[in-house]
Amino acid sequence: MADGKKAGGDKNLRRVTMADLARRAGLSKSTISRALAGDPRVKPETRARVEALAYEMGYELHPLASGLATNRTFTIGLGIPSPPRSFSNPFYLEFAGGVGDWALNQGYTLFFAQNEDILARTRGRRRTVATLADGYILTEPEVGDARIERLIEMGKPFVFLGSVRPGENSTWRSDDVVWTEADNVQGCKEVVQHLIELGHRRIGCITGSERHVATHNRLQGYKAALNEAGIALDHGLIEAADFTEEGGYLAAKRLLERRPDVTAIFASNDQMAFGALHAARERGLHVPRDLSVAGFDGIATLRYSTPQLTTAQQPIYELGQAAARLLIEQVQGRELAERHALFPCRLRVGDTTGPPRR
Amino acid sequence: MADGKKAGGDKNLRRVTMADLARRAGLSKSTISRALAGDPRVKPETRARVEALAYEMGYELHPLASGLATNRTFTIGLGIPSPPRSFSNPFYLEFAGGVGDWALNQGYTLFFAQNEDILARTRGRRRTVATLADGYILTEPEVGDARIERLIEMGKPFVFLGSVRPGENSTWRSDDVVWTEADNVQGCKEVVQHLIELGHRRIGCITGSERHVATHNRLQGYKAALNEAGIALDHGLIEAADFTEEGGYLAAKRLLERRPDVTAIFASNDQMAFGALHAARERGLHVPRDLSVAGFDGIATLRYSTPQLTTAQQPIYELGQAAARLLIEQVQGRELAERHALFPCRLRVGDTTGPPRR
DNA sequence: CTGAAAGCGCTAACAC
DNA sequence: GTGTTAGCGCTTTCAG
Repeated sequence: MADGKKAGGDKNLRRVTMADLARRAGLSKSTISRALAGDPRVKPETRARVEALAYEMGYELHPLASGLATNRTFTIGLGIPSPPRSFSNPFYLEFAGGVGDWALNQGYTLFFAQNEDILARTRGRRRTVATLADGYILTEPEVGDARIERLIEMGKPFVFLGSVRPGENSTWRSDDVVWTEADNVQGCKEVVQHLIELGHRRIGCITGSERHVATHNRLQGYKAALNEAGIALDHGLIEAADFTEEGGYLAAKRLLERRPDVTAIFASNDQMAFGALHAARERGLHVPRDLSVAGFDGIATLRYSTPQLTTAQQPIYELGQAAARLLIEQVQGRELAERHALFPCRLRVGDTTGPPRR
Repeated sequence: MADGKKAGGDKNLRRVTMADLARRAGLSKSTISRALAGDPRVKPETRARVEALAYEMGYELHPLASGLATNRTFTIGLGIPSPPRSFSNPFYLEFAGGVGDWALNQGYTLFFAQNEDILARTRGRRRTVATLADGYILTEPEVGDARIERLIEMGKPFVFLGSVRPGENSTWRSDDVVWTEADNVQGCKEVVQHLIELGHRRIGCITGSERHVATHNRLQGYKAALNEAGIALDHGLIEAADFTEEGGYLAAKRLLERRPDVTAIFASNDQMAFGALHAARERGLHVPRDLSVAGFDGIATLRYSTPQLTTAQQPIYELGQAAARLLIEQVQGRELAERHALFPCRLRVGDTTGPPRR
């Protein structure tokens, strides 16, 4: 009974608890708890006394204990992208910056959780604090995203980065889910329109993976632009990839191999566009003289790059802030004015697009 | 007694607990706990039965409860930069990427905590899970950093990004503290040597804020280079700023105003260098013809920028990984092979430096 | 190999 | 206003 400490970092000082304060103050734990929580029922002078004592004794609220009792942790979880993308991809980090700035500012702690930890049928193994957040921000929505049923079942509020789309047997509708998004259809459409205006007719399209909602929306923008311009859709010009630079590189290579007649490539995100630039260079094609390349996203990494990539700018940081805002409002039980926050994209013409070679 | 739920996200389904499993399995809570934890004392077939049941009933370990009992949370906290810098500054996000990739990969959850939450004399107010991490990674060490005493007192392992330096009445020595760092002195020295080799003699230096250790180390690199080249130190060429782009801009402006004779500016991080480029442009100075500008860090944002900034590249992402590794090893109670991880910087000559105008 | 019981630190009815 | 009493869900001696 000497010093009954557990594992963890404790050296030998026992943590000061409310019981200690109660003893020293000659009050009950409840009163201490109320005083510290600012409960109006406790007499102002008592509260002052307790606060002073707490400070003096170096007392600190134990968040786990408090959380266990109240079922709130004042934390929000941010889902991280799944492979082949990673935590540290530029788009994500910029988004996380917006989320983090907002959340911390509101007194919430932000943590990162693997998507699987949220879905987790953990079989009781594996510990993670992930299930404990007051709410979640999730990225990379998939068609018929299984996380949604799960989250609804958990009863925790959540926000998606990107609009969602139900699958065959989803029990929810897109409108029910709270999300924030830059208008992918409009943005991609503008990029492709820009290529068309330059005179391109055979425009390759590198898409993300089939299962992501964003892939479909971006492809839709591509198709819409062609359609409006009266250009027939040519499926041979569409090449699937995975939103990574490497994937974009490989896709562009395949495309250029198969269809040397393309005069422009629209990659549905900047990283793939960057990969496509590589592929073009490798084939000895000059950009934009021999081939135009355009992307989508407007990631900060490439904002100062040379050559300037033509792209549509998503307000990435603002999306992060909006996601955090929508989530925290829900967590605090406030009624949401709007369940969706849709931002426009802005076409940014750079040096990688020009008229097709004659 | 109908459905005694608390606040939080719970809709109406009660969470499956170990007690539920115990009841259904005809075992005690203790056995369930042991079985799920993989305790060798429990009979293999019992364990299998429990695991199956847990899976079937959708049981999940409650991390707060578990954490409260064991005093370990399997989370690590990452301190965020203090104003005027922010969560979303490029250097930090890239570093966080390295930390996050490593930590998540090791089964740890990463969360962000305001530096104050760690120091926190909270007076018992303000909840945050911050005090609960199994360990911390802290950034922006200051001279005589007060967080260190606090962390030692808490008995939690921690790692600093950047070497530390004790103050007047610090009770610790730099060697006692675990840190990871890119060699600031060497890196900055190389940058300044590069300027000297180009022929510059009056080289301005824009520093970070006085209180940060990094500021001193970088200044030391600057001085060392001058010294070796036999150039007398001119204090009038040194201008203090705060590591932000805005701060760098203002400092460069003041410097150019006061000392129009400078032919080169070494800014002790890239963001300030970027600000200095602005200031130069504003004064109608052509870079590098009229003025050379060099930075330090090698942030990703500027890695593809135009003009290419001359700088020294820190292995930022790797520093993040190293920090996470050093921390997790400590958390797991393993003995550290080395308490410090020092990385070299690599000079990257860009387009912003050239010989001084005659 | 399994169970009983105490306890981690805090909160929330419910009394007085 | 303040105290009493149960928990929150899990882990861990201590028995057997």
